[in-house]
Amino acid sequence: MTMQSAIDQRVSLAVSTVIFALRPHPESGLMTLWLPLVRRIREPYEGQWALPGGPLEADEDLAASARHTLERTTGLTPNYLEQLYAFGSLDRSPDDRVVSIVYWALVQPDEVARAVDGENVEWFVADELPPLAFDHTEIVDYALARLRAKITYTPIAHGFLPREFTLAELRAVHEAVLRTHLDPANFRRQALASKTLVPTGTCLQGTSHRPPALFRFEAGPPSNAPEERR
Amino acid sequence: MTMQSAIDQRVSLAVSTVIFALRPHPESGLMTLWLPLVRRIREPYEGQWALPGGPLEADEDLAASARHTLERTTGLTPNYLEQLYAFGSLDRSPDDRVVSIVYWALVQPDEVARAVDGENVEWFVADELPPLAFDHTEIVDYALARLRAKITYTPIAHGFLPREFTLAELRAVHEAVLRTHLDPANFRRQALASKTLVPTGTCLQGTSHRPPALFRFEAGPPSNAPEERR
DNA sequence: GCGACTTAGGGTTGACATGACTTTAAGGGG
DNA sequence: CCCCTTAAAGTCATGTCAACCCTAAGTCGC
Repeated sequence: MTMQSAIDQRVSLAVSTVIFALRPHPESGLMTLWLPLVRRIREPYEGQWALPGGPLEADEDLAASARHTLERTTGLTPNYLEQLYAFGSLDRSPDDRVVSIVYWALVQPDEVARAVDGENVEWFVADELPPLAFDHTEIVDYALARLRAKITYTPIAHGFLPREFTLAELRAVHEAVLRTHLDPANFRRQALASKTLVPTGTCLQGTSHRPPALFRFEAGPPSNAPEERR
Repeated sequence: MTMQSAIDQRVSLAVSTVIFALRPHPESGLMTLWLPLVRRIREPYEGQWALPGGPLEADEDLAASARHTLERTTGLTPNYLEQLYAFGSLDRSPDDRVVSIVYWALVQPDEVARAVDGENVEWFVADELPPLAFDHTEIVDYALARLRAKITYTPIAHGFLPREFTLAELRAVHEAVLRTHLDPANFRRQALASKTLVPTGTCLQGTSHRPPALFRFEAGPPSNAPEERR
């Protein structure tokens, strides 16, 4: 009945984040989903790869804690951040009892370019991850499912893109995330029908073809809900 | 970088649940959404209504904790339980820092019949709630939005129904939750198209009209994800 | 300047889902 | 036997969406 501290019973509370970014695959050249992992520097799972995360500080919001830890461990500033799920199984950490509130984030390409691989940070292709510490593999799978589901009915793709972009770039994001081919004409139609795109003039480029139009995302009405879901 | 205890910094972890049930409105007789609230017996917000909840015990799963607290405070056993969101704003509790992992649940009518209003438990119409303690009004609003969204694309309505039911009863659940009128014929079509309903013979009743067929929900393939969302 | 090439962007068609509505089936009561 | 009520099936117009084709607008090579 009491709302008192669970803390006396040795339950610790952590905030972790699954970070997604898009960049070309070094071999195939195809746009691919990548995510950064950090190497654990202590037991348990010392030396293994894991999601960036850390304990929730008493003076931090949940989202603020996610942002803070991200900045500290990977140097990245997310362009989109949303709570994913709270994981609290009894056996997810061998010794302690840890409840992790997990966020997922999208970062723009230029952010990725700045954040080079450090000694304890490395980028991996989302579908070819090494074995991860704790239940982090399951968490990443869940985050991937959420990302793939959500990109089909909300305009989160802008989280991967700079402020201005062409429809071909936007489509490339969808194709990379969903690993499918999308019809350019149909994609254009439904992208424009969503009323969240604003034309920003045409792209003045030097390649040998018709220059595409540029767009920006128009922020819809601000949502008061914690995060919009469906 | 450490996954160590946030507990030393006085962050307590609670698990609360928004419980939904369906029963006829005493005046209009219409099927309505109700939810039970518990009266707070200590500061802060002493005497005010709040969601049932309690601290997370070290030996309990998150969902198990929700179930446990539900049983203890309201005597209810939910027919459906899903994690809603983790609320962790700094100002949601006046004194302490509390992070609440909130679940939402559906209970069957017979369960509601058993759980009478106690001294500290009372049922309210979901759209006419009294002022609630903490940020619980916001939480209920969010849970309501999730319920209304999810009932349109998943067969959670069975959480409100006994094992066997008629299509008219199923439709009544949807109409009560969404507060709309649904065309019986069209509703039947898309309910049967979803392939989750199994006919169980016809209802042998004594009312003066054609007896309706009975159905059961067929459990689809088990989902490995924490909880299916979209 | 002219045709070839490449990508942008618009139009058409057919399959399928949805909403409004009509018709038939099955029971009970006067 | 007629009438009433609800279940359940059928009809039809409309809208949506994927697949496909076609034209527009640039650059490059000659």
